[in-house]
Amino acid sequence: MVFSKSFGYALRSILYVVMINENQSRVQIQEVADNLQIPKHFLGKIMKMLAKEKIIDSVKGPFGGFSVNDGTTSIPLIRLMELTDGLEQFQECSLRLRKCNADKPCPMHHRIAQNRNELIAMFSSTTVGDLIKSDDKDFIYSI
Amino acid sequence: MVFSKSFGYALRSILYVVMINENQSRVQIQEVADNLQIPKHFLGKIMKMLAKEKIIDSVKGPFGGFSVNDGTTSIPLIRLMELTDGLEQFQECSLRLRKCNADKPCPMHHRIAQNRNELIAMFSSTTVGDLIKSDDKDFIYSI
DNA sequence: TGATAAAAAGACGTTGACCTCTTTTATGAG
DNA sequence: CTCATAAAAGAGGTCAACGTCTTTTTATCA
Repeated sequence: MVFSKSFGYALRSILYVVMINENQSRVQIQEVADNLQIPKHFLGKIMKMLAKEKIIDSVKGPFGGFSVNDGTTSIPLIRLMELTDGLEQFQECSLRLRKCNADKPCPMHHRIAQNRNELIAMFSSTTVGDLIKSDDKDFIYSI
Repeated sequence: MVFSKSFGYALRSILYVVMINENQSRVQIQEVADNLQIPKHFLGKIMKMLAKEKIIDSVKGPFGGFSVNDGTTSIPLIRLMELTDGLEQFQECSLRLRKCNADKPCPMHHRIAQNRNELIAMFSSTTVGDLIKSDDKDFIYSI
């Protein structure tokens, strides 16, 4: 129920790029790392991955950096989760019993299923853009 | 949403001891490890911890082993979770932002809170004994 | 009392998430 | 074209969860 650091870093950095891009065309890793207090080189890998997945754009060289694209704000959180943590955590048995399934469930199965489905639904219906609409945008800085 | 291996091992081994104790006074690590396909020495550490926490009893020496006590079946799952995974996962910000709280929440906070509380409630109200009442007790074997 | 059996204890090994550092590649300015 | 800059790439390090192995302690019984 606490997501990986990679997920948090990915989400916060995307939100940072979206917010900054309103007045500034490109954002560099150094700036994101400094302002969000994320390890620079580790963040580099995450943002590189986000760029490869077309969630943000990147340009190398002087005056380069990262920027949003047409799809950025409509990315659902579950897509980020898929890229960082994977979706297995929502599918596999919470006790890691391989033979557990809806037909032959472990006794935890039904006790967990609805809760899990609600979480999946929230992650599927919430987009990056939805979070930007939040009252207090400063949260991404609040390490 | 997938719990630690230690939690699953702990829960399944307790259930095994409870079930076996109906016809047999003591259960040895070797038997539990063999039947539940859990690494023996790792399981030893977990059961030792459960014994220290008075969740089960243990006796050394020939014909020794583990057995239930008066409290075993009424242990709530959240107590096991506390011992194996800790309860921090239910309390800290899902994005690991230290300054996030109900007053100054990150935008994930409210989206997660209810779901989390439901999980806590289930873990608090469900006991080891409740799981034994399950239709198919064989699940603990179904690795 | 000595042999034996089983848990307790603790040293050690493995792996993946997380993080750091250095080198390579691409790009815009002069 | 050359230089400076910033992302991309990749080698390597750290730590905690997970797992293995050996030794010690405790209990039983012949």
